[in-house]
Amino acid sequence: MAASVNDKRGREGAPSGASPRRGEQTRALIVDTAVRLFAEHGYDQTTMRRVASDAGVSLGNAYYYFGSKEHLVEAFYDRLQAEIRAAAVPAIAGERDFATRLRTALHAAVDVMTPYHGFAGKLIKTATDPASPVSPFSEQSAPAREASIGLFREVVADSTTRLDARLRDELPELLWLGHMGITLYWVHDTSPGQRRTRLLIDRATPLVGRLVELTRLRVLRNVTHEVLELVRALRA
Amino acid sequence: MAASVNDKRGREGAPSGASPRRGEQTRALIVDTAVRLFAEHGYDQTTMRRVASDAGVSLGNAYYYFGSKEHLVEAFYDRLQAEIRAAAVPAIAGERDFATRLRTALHAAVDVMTPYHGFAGKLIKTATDPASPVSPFSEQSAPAREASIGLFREVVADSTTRLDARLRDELPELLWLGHMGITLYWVHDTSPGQRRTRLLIDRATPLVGRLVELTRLRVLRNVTHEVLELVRALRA
DNA sequence: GTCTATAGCAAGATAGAC
DNA sequence: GTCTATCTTGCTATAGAC
Repeated sequence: MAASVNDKRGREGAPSGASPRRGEQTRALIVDTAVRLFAEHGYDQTTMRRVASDAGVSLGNAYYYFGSKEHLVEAFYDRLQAEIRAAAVPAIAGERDFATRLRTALHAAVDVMTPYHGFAGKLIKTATDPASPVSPFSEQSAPAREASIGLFREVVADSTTRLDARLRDELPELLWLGHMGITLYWVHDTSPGQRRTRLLIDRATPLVGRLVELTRLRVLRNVTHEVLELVRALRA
Repeated sequence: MAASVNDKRGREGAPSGASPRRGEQTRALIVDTAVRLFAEHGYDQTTMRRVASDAGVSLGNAYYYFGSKEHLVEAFYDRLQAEIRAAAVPAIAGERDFATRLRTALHAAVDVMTPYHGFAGKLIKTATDPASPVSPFSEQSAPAREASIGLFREVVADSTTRLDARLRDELPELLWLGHMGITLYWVHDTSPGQRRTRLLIDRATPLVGRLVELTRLRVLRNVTHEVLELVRALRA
């Protein structure tokens, strides 16, 4: 029909060829399919062939958009981060106590991740490879990492807890590191409903709150600053 | 020749078939070959077909001894642990200061691992998968883990540093966890010769030593014991 | 129990045509 | 951008020799 021909006209300046949107649509379609299959059947069961055929594209086309299966994991990871942020930010909005804000944010993260617990082992396996673009420490995942650290920056920023100025600067990144550790524990947590991870969060966050306050004591101030200096040196 | 027929007679009681040693020899030959190829060409480049042919055995035979490529990694890991212990124990023998013993042991571990830095990324990738038998937290690697914790038990045991009794019990396992963390850092360390990891060890161990002593202060005693209780709760 | 040879599958990845 | 065909490799299976 004539109308459908008109529909294909791009709104952008480039008049040549197909709509510049089509690529993005195909890309999103592949990610959607992959994320669904990851959750339903796990990582190994989700073959690239299956993703492609379920998405209605050829295998080669899937590889045109995602250079490897790991790149699909990367896309999945980005979505997860966004979901965690979307859940955590409103959850801590009313609270002012630092330890409580931290606890709430961490529980929100676990809530979001729970449906993927079975698949998370493979996810983290890919993430730990330094050569992988998905590695949380890699150059390529810097945006996702910064976004994640940003959440902890907010946890710290809006809390009423009094903090040493230098610690306040470094704390978000340290909390993010702690979050990585909790995630690692969660992946290995075989208790029903990952109860142990919940226990860890509930009991560790008040301790972190107390320790952070203790750093203001004279006996601990020196050692605290040395730890912070070391952290800075390791990053440079 | 008649002599060679005689050579085949086993020394053990079982008179049937070939020498009982033969299997172990083949097994060792395959591991030797795999470790060498891992170091020379990395993990992905080292195919099972290549390991088998370089070792002079058939592919089927390699799989007879090692159920999967990951099992080769496991064997490699066991060797590494033994080598680390063999290097660390004599290195700390004369020293009595806790922080110095810890530092020396950690440097010894890095020394042993250095030739494999390029390949370590893949190693740790396999190790992080909770489903893998190579996971340092898995049931199957309990012997290797215990051996590794044992090294830190020795670091603590023969030191003159005065320690809270409860902390003394838990410290070896906590130090082992720290060692896992350092290893993770080392794997991601792209500085020449992994200088940053050396810096981390040199500067973190005195801090650990001071912090351990500080836990004996009255202000910190409570929070210390709560941390230790949490650690126990998470293990149970 | 140890080992070879060989065939073949499944799935990640690539090449080249359209 | 999209497809089909093909390659590679981890892994399995089988049948048989010693």
